[in-house]
Amino acid sequence: MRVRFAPSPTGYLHVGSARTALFNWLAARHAGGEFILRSDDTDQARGSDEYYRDVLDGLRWLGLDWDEGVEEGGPHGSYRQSERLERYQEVAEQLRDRTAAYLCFCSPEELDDRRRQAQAEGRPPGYDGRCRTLAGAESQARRAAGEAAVLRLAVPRPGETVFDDVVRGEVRFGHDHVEDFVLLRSDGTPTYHLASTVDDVDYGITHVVRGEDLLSSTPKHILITLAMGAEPPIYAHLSLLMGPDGKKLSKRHGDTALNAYREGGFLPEAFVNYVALLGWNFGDDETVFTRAEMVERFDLSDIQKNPAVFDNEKLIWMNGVYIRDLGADEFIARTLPLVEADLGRPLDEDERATYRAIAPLVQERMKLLTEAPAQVRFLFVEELEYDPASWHKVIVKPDSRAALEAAKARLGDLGEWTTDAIEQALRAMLEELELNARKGLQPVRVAVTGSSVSPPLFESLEALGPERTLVRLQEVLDGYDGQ
RNA sequence: GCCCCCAUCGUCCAGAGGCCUAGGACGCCGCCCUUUCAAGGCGGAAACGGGGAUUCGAAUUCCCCUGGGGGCACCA
Repeated sequence: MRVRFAPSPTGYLHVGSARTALFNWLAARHAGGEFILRSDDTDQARGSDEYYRDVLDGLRWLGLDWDEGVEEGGPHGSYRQSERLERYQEVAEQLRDRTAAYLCFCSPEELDDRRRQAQAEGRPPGYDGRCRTLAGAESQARRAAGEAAVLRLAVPRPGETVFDDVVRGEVRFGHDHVEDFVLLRSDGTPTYHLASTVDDVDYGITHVVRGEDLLSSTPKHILITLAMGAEPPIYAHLSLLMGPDGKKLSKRHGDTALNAYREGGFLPEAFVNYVALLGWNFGDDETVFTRAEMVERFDLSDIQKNPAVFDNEKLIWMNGVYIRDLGADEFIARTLPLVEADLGRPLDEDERATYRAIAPLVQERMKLLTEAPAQVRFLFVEELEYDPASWHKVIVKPDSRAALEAAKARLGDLGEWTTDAIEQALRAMLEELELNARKGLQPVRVAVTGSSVSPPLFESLEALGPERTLVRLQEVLDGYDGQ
């Protein structure tokens, strides 16, 4: 099996394309075949190097390695269509020689008029084949005279193209609805249909796995393949991804660029796992599984036909699962840079030790890597910023001042600064004041961490150390008098 | 306008004639655990779009309707 992912660098890699790439990759890995990456950049004007890099970065981030193609090389040359123009022209010439294609001199304006008219009359809007009957000699003469022309495929008429789609079953298109489409533009450059098909043939692609938006173009590709004297590949058309409103996933649903997910604190493993579930299932009732398990079970023929809505909530949940599953060192390696970026400075040795100690506790209560900084910020800043809502909810309450005073007294007398000792001291404080944990401990939490949401209190205090803990308690106590 | 595709809880999937009083996951709602937030445990609400047909029997087959999606370029 040889499959390919062939993005055109006209935009950032988005989640829909990422899913197509994943399914191609899974199919190849499952079958022990090759996954090929090609750049469909025939449209020079719209492509850009930035987008091209983004695609490669995205695939690498997801761990979808390719065996052949762009940057990787292989037996077929460049794998960038912009560098294969002569080959497409060569094929085009051959097709014309065999009268499988013909020159068309109709102007864009004429074409437009006729299309409109056809539509108004309820006929298929495709090209009417006017230039198809031009004698070869006349054709040549007009071209020699410098008249602009495109090359069109002579679609067999009457006729019909039937193929067996792996996910959709038998699909048929009557040629009444397949126009004599353009292969070569008047400037001699190939259209997508030509370039893509020639590459698929040249590269020996056996399975074309792509989005459903190309389903109705498939007859064109099959016709070109046949005209080249080659055997068409097997096709598998994936249903499209939808937004929450059931419409095709697009920018108006928020950021659909893959790199937004990377920057948003998602783990590639989680993303891959989640996306694999859109239109496919593991069997059993499992929803979380490893990449190896996925590869082992994946089968194109198990893919579902109906479109799937991309559900951020479930992705976020799954990301939490994967975060909790990370080894301690791995978790630290992935979050430390975020913490440092948040602070705007690197952590020193002691601070790193502190982070290492608290990290397992924050790991349990995160769904996105990007949540880490906020959870540990109180450990590394001099000036604590208090969350206003927490302040009003907790510090302003009647019993809070007494609790803070007592807590400060007890903690100030503490011999050893350990989680256990801190817990004992504070529990004794609760007993003394006859306060429940909520009333007595929350003020301490807010005073010391700045928020009513934090890692576990006693561990947090231990990590923060006695000096800063006492200072913060005192600062809040001072504040009461100021009010 | 024309062609094509699709249709099970709000969402993602399971279900390939009787195993379905339709199963799992996310989310949601309760309860438990608990110093907060999470995590975890237990429980709950929640779906076969409608109508015909075939059959002893249909979520599963067929037809129509409706709804949704995709495509119809010298874009990819």
